[in-house]
Amino acid sequence: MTEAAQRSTPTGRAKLADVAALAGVSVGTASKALSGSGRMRPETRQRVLDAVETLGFRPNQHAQSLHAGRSWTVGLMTTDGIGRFSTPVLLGAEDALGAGKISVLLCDTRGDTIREQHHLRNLMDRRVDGIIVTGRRTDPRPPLNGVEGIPIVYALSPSTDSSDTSVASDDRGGAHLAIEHLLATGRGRIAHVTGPEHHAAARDRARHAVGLLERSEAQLAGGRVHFGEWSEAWGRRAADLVLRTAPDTDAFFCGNDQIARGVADTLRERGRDVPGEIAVVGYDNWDTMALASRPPLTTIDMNLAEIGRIAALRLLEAIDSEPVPGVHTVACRLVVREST
Amino acid sequence: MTEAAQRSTPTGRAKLADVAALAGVSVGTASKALSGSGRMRPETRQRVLDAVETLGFRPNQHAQSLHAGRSWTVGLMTTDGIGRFSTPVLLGAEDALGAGKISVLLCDTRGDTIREQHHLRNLMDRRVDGIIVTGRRTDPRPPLNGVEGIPIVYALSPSTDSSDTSVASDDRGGAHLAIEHLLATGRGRIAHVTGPEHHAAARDRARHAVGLLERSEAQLAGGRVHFGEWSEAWGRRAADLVLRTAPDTDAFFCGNDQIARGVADTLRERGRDVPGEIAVVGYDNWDTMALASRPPLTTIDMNLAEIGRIAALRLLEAIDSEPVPGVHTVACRLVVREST
DNA sequence: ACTCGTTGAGCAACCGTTTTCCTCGCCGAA
DNA sequence: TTCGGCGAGGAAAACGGTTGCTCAACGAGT
Repeated sequence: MTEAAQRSTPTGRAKLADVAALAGVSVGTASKALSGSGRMRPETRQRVLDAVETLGFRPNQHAQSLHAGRSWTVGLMTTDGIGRFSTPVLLGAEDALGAGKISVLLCDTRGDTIREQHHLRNLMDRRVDGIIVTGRRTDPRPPLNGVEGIPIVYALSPSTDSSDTSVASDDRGGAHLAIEHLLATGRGRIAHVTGPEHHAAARDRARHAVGLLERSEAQLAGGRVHFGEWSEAWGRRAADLVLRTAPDTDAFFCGNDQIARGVADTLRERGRDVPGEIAVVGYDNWDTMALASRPPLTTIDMNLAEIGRIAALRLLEAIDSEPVPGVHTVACRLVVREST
Repeated sequence: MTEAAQRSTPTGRAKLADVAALAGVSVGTASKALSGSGRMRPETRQRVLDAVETLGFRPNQHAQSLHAGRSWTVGLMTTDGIGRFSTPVLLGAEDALGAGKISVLLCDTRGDTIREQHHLRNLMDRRVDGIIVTGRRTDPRPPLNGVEGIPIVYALSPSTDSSDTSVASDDRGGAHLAIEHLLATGRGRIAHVTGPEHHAAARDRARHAVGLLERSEAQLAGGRVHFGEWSEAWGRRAADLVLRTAPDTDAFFCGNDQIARGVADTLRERGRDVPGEIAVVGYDNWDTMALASRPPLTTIDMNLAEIGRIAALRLLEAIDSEPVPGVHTVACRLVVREST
């Protein structure tokens, strides 16, 4: 028995024919026994299952894929490197997909269109079931072109085409959380230091934060938003600037944790007490920044892994039923630490 | 012609039979024309190529894989998350493999053995050509078990089994670069502040650094290695400690950039001039730390992407010829900035 | 003129599963 | 006893390429 099966499988792996032979049935019957379809005597099914067990049979995915015309694989395209932002998204997606026995094919385009096209061809050749596209920036990006019949979900960077499916972070909600938190803790003169104005993330959060302040008792310290870079150095410079132009500022809402840390460092060096005198709120909840800062930063967490998970779920929907077009936003979370 | 081809491909994708029909040859001949094997009249081959062009034919990978018994895919298992260390390795590997039309299947085990086994089964079912295993720590890890007939290369965390193929960072070389650089710039009393002693990376670098100092004119400031955590907070505490116990210290060699930054911060706060009075060298060349530090840190770069690339190349060797067992080390690189 | 070697191209088997018919035997009912 | 129906299981055709083998035709050599 065993040696017969052994003999017939020179590759070392048992095939369905070996299982069928051992169970004394035909290949077709063995297949039905495994898939649960087709009617058969329970003991026959059991014989097949026993044979599967004995031989350690595992179906050949290539054969299944060839037959089904799909691969139980999705492509994950990251448009510029795999950075701090795309990694959690990617893991969230991998997690959600892995549960459904779907695997993830990794493609990094490094922001290069040639590379992107190359990977796209590759993914289509492999008949992937779907594609998730993710970027580092939250700015909308042009849709992938040349893809037909394969569902696509954009994560983090939504597609400019609103008939595509996108999952993005709720930037306005994030700004809302931060400002409301500062107001609720009694701050009234709030400065906003953030990244470059040509980044959608900086613009949207700023606009919403300013809007909220206008509708409240509080005011925007310095009278304007301080756009700059996403760096600690800018945070340090901006903090000095604000302290000079609006000395009575009692809170900083920063566009990311690096800026916030720069701000906190400067306040510390100038002898201003955080949070006693001035509160600081960051954005991103990037551990290495937020926790290492003195004091540790209250910050906004974008729930990036959740974005990845949702993107994966949307993709699964699109794969086996209908895509839900539009931009789905994922709420942020306020993480309170000692800086407020 | 065209509408005939169209008609015969309800899926929208042309198959080889369509190409053959359009070129007026048999399927077998068309296949040979594409693969370059088989002898035929040049004009026949050209007719086939023209048909391919016209129809936009792309071969079905599943069919090819089924026939060949391989998938032109490798599994990339990361053992704990995809962090700061595994990401560059992963990208390096993806880059090297992508060139050879091999794709990367991403598997994240989150350090969980159940998950690891699950992914392993999956990879074997998909008949991957090989597997790259990478971790966050440089400590050796137990080999993957239950894998047969599939080449494996361990990257960053070598396998404990020396008959496996591993690619790791040259920790000793890294320590060497740092110490030699400090000695060359005239430092004579060097403190070493690093991570937990139970981490191989901390131990190995420390041992080698101490060895070098013993063979030189210089001495280890404080008389011992300061093991602790990989954090800024520890760097700050350790710097204070060293300044107290060995006030004449003129250099710090730190186990990573976070520690180095903590050290630099404390020195700054204590009014000690870096690098005038005291030099600081970090490890990892982690941009966000090394560049944001005041002053920017001289540090050791492990060339992680190169490790990924080499691992991929070793894997390719193992796939289509013979594996080269043992641990291959990748040299580090000294990045000089303003802290020395 | 006849045979042999060469070359271009087709035929068909195969890779491993799934799925759609079919067949066959057995049962109960007339 | 015979017929209809039904349930279990088998045969074979896909899925889309690859490749070894066969075969016809043609030119060259005797």
